[in-house]
Amino acid sequence: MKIATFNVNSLRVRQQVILNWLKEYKPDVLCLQETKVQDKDFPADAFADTGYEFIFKGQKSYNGVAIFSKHKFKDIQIGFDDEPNDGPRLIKAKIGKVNIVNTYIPQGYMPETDKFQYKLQWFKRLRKFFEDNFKPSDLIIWTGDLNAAMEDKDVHDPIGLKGHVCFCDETTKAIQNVIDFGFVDTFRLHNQEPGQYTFWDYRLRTLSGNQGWRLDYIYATKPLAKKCISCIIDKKPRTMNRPSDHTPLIAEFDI
DNA sequence: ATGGTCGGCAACCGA
Repeated sequence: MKIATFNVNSLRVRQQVILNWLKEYKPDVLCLQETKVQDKDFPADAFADTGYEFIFKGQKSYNGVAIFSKHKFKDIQIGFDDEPNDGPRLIKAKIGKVNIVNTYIPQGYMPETDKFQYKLQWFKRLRKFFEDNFKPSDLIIWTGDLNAAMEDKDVHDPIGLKGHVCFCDETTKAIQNVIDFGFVDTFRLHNQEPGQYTFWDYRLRTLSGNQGWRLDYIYATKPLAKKCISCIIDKKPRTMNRPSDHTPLIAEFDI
């Protein structure tokens, strides 16, 4: 089973990119974030003949999540249990034996703002969501754009970026609390090299070099991580007629 | 060089 995640930064602009990508990589499941399309405007016709089913939740202008799957969806849920209308940032479904939780975590804007507190709270709520709905022994994928790098080797400038809302102790701690539910970072399971990024800020494109961040993840609970054969970052991030600033991440499981 | 660019959507916000 092949599972992928991709922050598309507008599903409609990246529609052809997604279609091509599905054909080339043929994942069983593709999780998307920042679709930026309201449900009534979702281009369902364009994806009708792909062999994929899809579920989605969007809003005007911002956020939005979707899952494409070759297999049937079960147990679909949008948003947290307590606040199902709290922005389209979480979509969950069971696909085969695997529970897929696709999240677009709030970016946080700046330290010491309400938006940053909202981000930290979001991780707390996510931990509770896992506790309320699952056991660590279940087969769960937690994936998406976490808007956070965990270690120095996950960013291009660990000294300069220290304290950024996506690279600071408070954020790392908040994520670690979710990980402690029982998750394994499948990318790091197979690759320890520094400089492996999934995001490049296009505002810095005029500057040279690999100025990236590792912000996108595929976490698996331990029984599932044991079956993880590979996890790779799309090696063709600049050649797909984007610009999207994120690139896909793909994990394969022997199930 | 203390800037820069996208996308949505219709003036700015968010990243």
